[in-house]
Amino acid sequence: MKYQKIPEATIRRLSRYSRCLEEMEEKGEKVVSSAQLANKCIVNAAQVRKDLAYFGEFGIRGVGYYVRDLLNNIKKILGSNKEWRMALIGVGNLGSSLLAYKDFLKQNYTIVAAFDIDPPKVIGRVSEKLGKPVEVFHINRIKEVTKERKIEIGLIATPPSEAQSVANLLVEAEVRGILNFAPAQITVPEGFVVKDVFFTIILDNLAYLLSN
Amino acid sequence: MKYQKIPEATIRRLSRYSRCLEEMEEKGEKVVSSAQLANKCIVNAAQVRKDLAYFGEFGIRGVGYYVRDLLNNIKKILGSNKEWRMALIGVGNLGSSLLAYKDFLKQNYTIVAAFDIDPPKVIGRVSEKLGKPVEVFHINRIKEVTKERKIEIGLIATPPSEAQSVANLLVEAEVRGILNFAPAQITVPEGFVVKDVFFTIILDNLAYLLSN
DNA sequence: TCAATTTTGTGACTCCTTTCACAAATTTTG
DNA sequence: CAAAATTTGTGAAAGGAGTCACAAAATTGA
Repeated sequence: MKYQKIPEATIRRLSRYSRCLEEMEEKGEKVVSSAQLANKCIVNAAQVRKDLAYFGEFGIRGVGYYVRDLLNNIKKILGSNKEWRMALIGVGNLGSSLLAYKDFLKQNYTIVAAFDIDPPKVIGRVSEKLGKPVEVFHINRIKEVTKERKIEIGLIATPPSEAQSVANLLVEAEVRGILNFAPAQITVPEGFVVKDVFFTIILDNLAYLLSN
Repeated sequence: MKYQKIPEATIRRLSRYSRCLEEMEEKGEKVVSSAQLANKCIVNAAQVRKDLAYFGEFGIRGVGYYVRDLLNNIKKILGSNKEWRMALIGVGNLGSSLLAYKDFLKQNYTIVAAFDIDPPKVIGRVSEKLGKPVEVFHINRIKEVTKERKIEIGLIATPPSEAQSVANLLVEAEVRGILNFAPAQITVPEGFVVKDVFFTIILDNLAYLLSN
């Protein structure tokens, strides 16, 4: 295993493999071949092996991969073997739904604080919907609270016009990872990471495929 | 302009160009060069020209592109110059938030019906949050209602265990486009299109980048 | 024990995407 | 009006990513 730049597509596939392996583990399957895993994830078997080869040798020739073992290794590679503490900024329509979207909570990604320009109004609305409400702070407390609660990822769910200034606040608070749901291009300094979730881009993509 | 397979990345970029051009049009800018547009979208200028070249010649040498003109052309290419009527299936946490997520409504993508296994409970909850509530039907009326309301895209926001059977219903109802928010692999016949929105894959991606 | 079988890990090849570089077309300037 | 400047469109080159094919390693079975 020599150093190489790892394709982003490989990382996305590892995430899929991870999910499939979890299912397999639940079903009590002990061993899996690259062909079986590939089949389940709808990719090429050589692709699975190549993806893994970027990070080491995890299989046994003639046998395959031990499910639990491979899963642990992939989680270690992805960094998904730890709890990630997240902050939500913007508790409007989209924001409050992210709070309510329990799929996050099952995983190792947890929203441990939320911020808004108008927190009191929002607390009521949120706690109404949730068993275990997330505390909503005024936006001007971001730096203080993210430090205190060891927050590493920020979810931007504000209107697009506010996205960049919220990103700036997160940068100032040294929150290095940003997941941006606001349909706006935001920029951050070296060392910070932004991933966008733009529903409209995906819908446009679907529209294109349906029109052709 | 001869026929070629068009990269999916090109389509995604066209969607970004479209957004940028809309902003420019709002600002009253009439003409834009590939370099300016590229700069705004953080891509290479040659990339912009190559992407457009798949579909024709839209610029004027020595001048650039007319903003409105290019925007219209891109929308025509993407199929985003028409209204797309969508159905939401699964009005739980995620689903009701998609209903509330106004960004859809501003655009040419509209949710015109929703479905659930337990519609009455859900209607109350949704209308509470919305000015203009979307009618929620029992899931067994999908075929009838999608036909009646000319629905072309289905949003799956059910628990993962139900995703495939909902997809099957949509296929049966000849809803050719599916946007799948449920973290489950679904398969559809030739001629149908599925796009996945898996938050956990994106988060895993972020986690990886933050860990390395 | 050893041949047959299975399955990984990986070099080589193919295919696809991006970037470069420049001719062609248009506008601007003197 | 002609030379300089601008900017597109595109063939060619470079750079990645995915697939193939096979040697190497392990297991199974006779």
